[in-house]
Amino acid sequence: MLPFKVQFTQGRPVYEQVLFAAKKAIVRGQLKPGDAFPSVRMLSQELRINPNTAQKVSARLREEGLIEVKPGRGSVVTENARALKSRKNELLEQELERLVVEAKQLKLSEQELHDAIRCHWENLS
Amino acid sequence: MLPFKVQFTQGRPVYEQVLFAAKKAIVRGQLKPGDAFPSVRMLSQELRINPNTAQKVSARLREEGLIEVKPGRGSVVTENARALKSRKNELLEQELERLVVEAKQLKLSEQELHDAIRCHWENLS
DNA sequence: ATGGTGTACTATGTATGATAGTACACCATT
DNA sequence: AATGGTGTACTATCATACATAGTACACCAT
Repeated sequence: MLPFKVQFTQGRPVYEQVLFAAKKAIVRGQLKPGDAFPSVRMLSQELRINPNTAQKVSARLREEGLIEVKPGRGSVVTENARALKSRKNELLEQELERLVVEAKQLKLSEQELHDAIRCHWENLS
Repeated sequence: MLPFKVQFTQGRPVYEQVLFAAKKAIVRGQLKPGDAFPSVRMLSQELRINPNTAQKVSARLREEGLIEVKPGRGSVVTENARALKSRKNELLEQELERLVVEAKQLKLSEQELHDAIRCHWENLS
């Protein structure tokens, strides 16, 4: 069994969905620092996705510093899970602006948006 | 001149960037209800994009109820800019969760996230 | 030596985005 | 009635990204 689940939907790349599911599991604490991360072949088999797609997920996680490779033994969740703040922050800023625009378009109040975020924040604790 | 500007970047579809820029202009009030919205050909010329790409933008805005067609005269920003809350809210929820996960990954505190949102909120007033 | 691991590479098929070009219905304007 | 601008619709082509298939190799625990 995998330490996380993926609810596949259409319209988004498979590797992106798996990547996000893995990140979520780490953030949630379902995958703690030091825990073993599923191998490429394991991901491929369990999720019934192509080995290369699984490899892409693994590579991205490694690039972002979320997992570390223990040669011969597999991968584990990084102890110091500090990503590159600068570049990542730019992306986050774009998503933030996008989110606020859509929220305003939906006539949400700033308070309602904050409440919604608080809700998600607590769900991931 | 167009009533809004687009800062094109790579990696994202052109129609999506133009679409977002238009939404932002409406939310900001740079484009007020009743104002004329640029024609497909105008968008195509000014932004140097394909007519079909411009048409795609126009169609999406119409689908979301942000602009209305005045046959023979062009399009105008809708008076009642109330989108379909149900379906839109689902998409917003997905973006919200995504955002919170990334914020946590960046070790942001909940307070910092709220502050960032407040900042963007005020920028769009 | 064996087997599992990550990594790398080529190749193919599919889906999406972007472009080019054309055509038509609609209506304000003249 | 004629003109011109508007939105809309359609086919076709090209480029790119995504997904898949298959193979190969270096690494290391066992």
